[in-house]
Amino acid sequence: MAVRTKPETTPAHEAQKLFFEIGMEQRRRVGRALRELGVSFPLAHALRVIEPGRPLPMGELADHLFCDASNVTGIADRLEAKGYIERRAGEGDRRVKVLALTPNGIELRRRVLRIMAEPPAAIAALSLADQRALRDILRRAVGLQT
Amino acid sequence: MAVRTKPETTPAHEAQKLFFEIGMEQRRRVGRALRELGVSFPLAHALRVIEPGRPLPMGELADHLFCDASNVTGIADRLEAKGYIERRAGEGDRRVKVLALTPNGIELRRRVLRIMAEPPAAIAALSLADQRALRDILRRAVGLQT
DNA sequence: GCAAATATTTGAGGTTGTCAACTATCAGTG
DNA sequence: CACTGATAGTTGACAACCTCAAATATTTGC
Repeated sequence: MAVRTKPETTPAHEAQKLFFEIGMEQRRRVGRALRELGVSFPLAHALRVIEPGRPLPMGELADHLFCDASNVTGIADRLEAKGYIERRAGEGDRRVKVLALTPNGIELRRRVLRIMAEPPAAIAALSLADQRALRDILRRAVGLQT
Repeated sequence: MAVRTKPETTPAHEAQKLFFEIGMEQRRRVGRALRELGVSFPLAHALRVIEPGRPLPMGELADHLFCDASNVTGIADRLEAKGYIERRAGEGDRRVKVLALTPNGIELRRRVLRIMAEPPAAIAALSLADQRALRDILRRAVGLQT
């Protein structure tokens, strides 16, 4: 017999499937574009979080990246080696080191943001009405989860 | 002067921003759930591609994963070591090895699919009308790109 | 002044990924 | 059939990424 509990197929589940598919394609596109810039996902993500003129303590970067502090050491090493950031002494607390974008880092960050802001082809090809409807629905979605 | 070309802010661009945010959250959720199952993203992705009763040549797995063949060797090694797949000789061509799910692998795959099919909280919390509208728009989106 | 907490680093170890070189097999041609 | 060239998978070298545990330096509270 075995009634075989149906694996939940609300519209949200179906949307998730499509969402996932589009996300994978986007991920590949961004990956290719980042590789041309010579940065990986983790480095790009770090650059995204460090704002120009707003040096960020390494611990806070770890929070944003949801990773261990020791991992940030390596990421900062690589970004520093490439000349995109500088380690500076944190003010007040001499334990903390803050990461500050160099001019090159600011420039690269701008390009990274532009790449990641670009919508997937599938979305960009939608009618303007659909784009607007999509935007509004997603706004409501993220609005809900505080 | 420098007119400063505005960074393109169509509704699609704004949607992408929200899309990205939801995607990151989803990624974290799935990551946590997979870790509880003892598999990583790449292993889970491989399991997803290998269908029960349909052994897959390693080369085809490499195609699906968009990675080097030598990488698939390692992934297959780990899946095999954990007892989720078996390497079998391909029929006809003795060069190819096909990867077949074991019973444990089939069971784990089912759980993995269930985890990844689960929509993000933000989407699940939408009204049914919004969920349907979202689904329909995304259907049109993926339909457009061949 | 001293113990406990905090920020970062270091080292060990595992996974993921690429590339180049190697082995085994296949397929086509003379 | 023998030879050449392509193909499937593996191996080894190397780098990035990630976690954990231990170490160092500094701060904070008592």
